[in-house]
Amino acid sequence: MTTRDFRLADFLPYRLAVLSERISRRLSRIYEAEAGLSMAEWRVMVHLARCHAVSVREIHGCANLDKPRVSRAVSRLETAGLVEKTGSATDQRLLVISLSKRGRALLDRILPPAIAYEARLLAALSPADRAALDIILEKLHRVLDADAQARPRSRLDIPRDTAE
Amino acid sequence: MTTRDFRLADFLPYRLAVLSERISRRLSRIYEAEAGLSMAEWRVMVHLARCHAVSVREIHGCANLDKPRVSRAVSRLETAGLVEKTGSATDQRLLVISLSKRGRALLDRILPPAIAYEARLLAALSPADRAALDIILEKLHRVLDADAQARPRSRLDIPRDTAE
DNA sequence: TCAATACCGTTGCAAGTGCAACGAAGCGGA
DNA sequence: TCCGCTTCGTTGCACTTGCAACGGTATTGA
Repeated sequence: MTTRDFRLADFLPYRLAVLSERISRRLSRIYEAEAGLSMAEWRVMVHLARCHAVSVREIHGCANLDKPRVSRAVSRLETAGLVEKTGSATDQRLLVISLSKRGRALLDRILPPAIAYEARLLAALSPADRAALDIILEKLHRVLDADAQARPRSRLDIPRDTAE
Repeated sequence: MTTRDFRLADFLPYRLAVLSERISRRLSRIYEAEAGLSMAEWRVMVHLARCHAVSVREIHGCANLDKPRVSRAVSRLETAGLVEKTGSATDQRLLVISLSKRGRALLDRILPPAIAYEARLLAALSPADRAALDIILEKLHRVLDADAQARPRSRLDIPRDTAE
């Protein structure tokens, strides 16, 4: 493989980036056009739906967003009345963030179509494909896990039921 | 699946985005720290290595970069002496962009480690995994291809040897 | 020939990003 | 108790992005 006949379209990092971006953009039409949410805000809300009252740090560590992004996303969401910020009683440094009633109502509206779109993608794959994909993504992550120069994986992104 | 037990970490678009970004960031250490290239500049140069003298429009259509990004990337690369811009003789609107001697030399230096890193990723996959991945990525792309609300796929990203 | 139209690359601008640095708050050892 | 060290969330800042609009050039059709 010389420099001259290297094909960008065959390069795995590029291929993943292109597909991922294409999917993300399509998906963002659901939560952006419908609810005015950015991807960061979307991730924060979705995370909050499950992990009810958490700190900025927690979201940062779980949703693959850096601290400033979480902080700003939470601020915007608070301004929009979708999220509530409370100081922790036990540790004054901590912030306790949770969905407001309106926030949950909004999520109840936009999460189903997002899940439906994922289902549409998954429907194109056979059960064997889906199983293979899980394994492949995990194997690629492991390469990065073993690479000190790569960014560490978020805690929640590590499958719990898989051998270390 | 209710709103309350939806897990972000299981959501395919999120999973692809996380893995893709992790890989892209790791890879960018190679061309960024080593040569000061952004991802856009990297893609432009790599595309030029194969498609020697092309227009901005061409790169835009092939490397998944919007026109302004290509335009600015090319300008920076030209300033850095890595790329040459010439007006087309037949159509004065067109720009003919090609790697300079220095540009090619730089690419000859940074492409091999990038390819080596891809190889490192691929080495974690069995031949069957790799074949499955090709099929899976293509199937997912097809869903988007059939979706008018999704962004169309770049020409070069469509495999040539696959049935329509 | 000459408008009307389409296309090319660039630029403006508002918004988003990533990184580092900051002040505030807890923690720990002397 | 008090001083250094860590952690929390925020902010500043320089830079990148994405979109739309622009001027310049070709093309089309009457």
